[in-house]
Amino acid sequence: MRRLPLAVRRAELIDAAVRVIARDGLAKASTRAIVAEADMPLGAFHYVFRTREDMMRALVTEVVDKERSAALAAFEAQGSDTDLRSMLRAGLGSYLALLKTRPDLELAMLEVALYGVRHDATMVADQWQSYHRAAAEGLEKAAELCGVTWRQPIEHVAQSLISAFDGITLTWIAIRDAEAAERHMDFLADSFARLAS
Amino acid sequence: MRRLPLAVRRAELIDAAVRVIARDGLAKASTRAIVAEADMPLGAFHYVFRTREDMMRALVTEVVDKERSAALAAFEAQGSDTDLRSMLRAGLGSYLALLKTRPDLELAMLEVALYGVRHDATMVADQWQSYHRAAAEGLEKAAELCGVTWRQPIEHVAQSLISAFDGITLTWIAIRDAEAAERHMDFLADSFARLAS
DNA sequence: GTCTATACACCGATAGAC
DNA sequence: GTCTATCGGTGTATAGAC
Repeated sequence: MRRLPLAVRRAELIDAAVRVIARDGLAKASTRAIVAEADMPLGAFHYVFRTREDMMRALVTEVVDKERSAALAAFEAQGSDTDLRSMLRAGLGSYLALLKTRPDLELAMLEVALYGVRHDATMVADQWQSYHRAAAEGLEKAAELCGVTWRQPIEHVAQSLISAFDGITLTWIAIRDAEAAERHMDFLADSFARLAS
Repeated sequence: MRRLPLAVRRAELIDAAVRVIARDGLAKASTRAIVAEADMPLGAFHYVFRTREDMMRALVTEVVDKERSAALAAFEAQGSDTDLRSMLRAGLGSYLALLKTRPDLELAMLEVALYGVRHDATMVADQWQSYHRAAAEGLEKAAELCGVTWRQPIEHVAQSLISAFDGITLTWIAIRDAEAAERHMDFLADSFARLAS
């Protein structure tokens, strides 16, 4: 009836799936709930994806990656005329802003990531590796702008930064204490800035 | 037939539920799977718990708390004749040892915590607050043993420490990179030690 | 008090009408 | 190509036998 290209249907279904997971949780994201959200008949699902697991796999690689990249993009360098500590702090702050506006989405991403660990641990590990690369690029650019250099291999700093992001995310989802998060980010900005000279 | 006290059955069911979740994931932890693991008939489940959600609620408060307390206990002060940095590093290291030996269990705890956020966010927030208190006690004892004092309110340091733990946990579950984890803990021990004088 | 049998909703997936 | 109707299986929960 609607005659949409397969790629469009696919994107709409993944989009609908993310909305359902964010609103109701991964456990409630049945194929029926997803097609209802996308306003499609049930048959359309298995016309696009062979199985539900196929869709979840696509969702993990495409959406979780996009989401985290957006977070790291927010982290990336803005104005140049500041010191490294302030720049790091601003990046962390804009990530917290993202957490505040869409906590449901971050919770969804976390549920999906844990699903990925259960079903294809390698896929999730690769995903995190790509965060490391993105973080390393951001850290390099920040150091350039501030005219400093990292005293440790930038990959190692990037790994610690991702772990710090992971902590901020999980802690925020658990207790949503804005003041504690701000203080913790002050601490992190100080600590990371000390790794450069 | 077996005539066990209700409390014993209850404990056995929760224990079986944790094993199932650790082994197969929260999504597979149906009432049937749990009673099979506990070697009980299905009826026993609803004799002890009114609904599955009732059991999950009990599991969140009792088990997740116990698990995290064990982690923080591992963190707590051991030998006295060292500096604060080494003591913090040792504590973090013993938590990583716990992650290494039972990654399935930590993944299970994380799944359960996210379930809790979806179904009773207050309960999870209270849980994290109790971690904060436990962490604060550990930090106080560590500072005493080293003859130093924290330059910031110990509650704030504890909040950051828990967030660091959260990050270590999530990162480990995602990529299980032991070397990166060790390096990150070196960085954390340095950074936290700087908060005392 | 304990367990079996079963009710009933919903799941993923597909066959077959159009 | 698209959608409806339905299958087989599993979920939670309970009624009723013992």
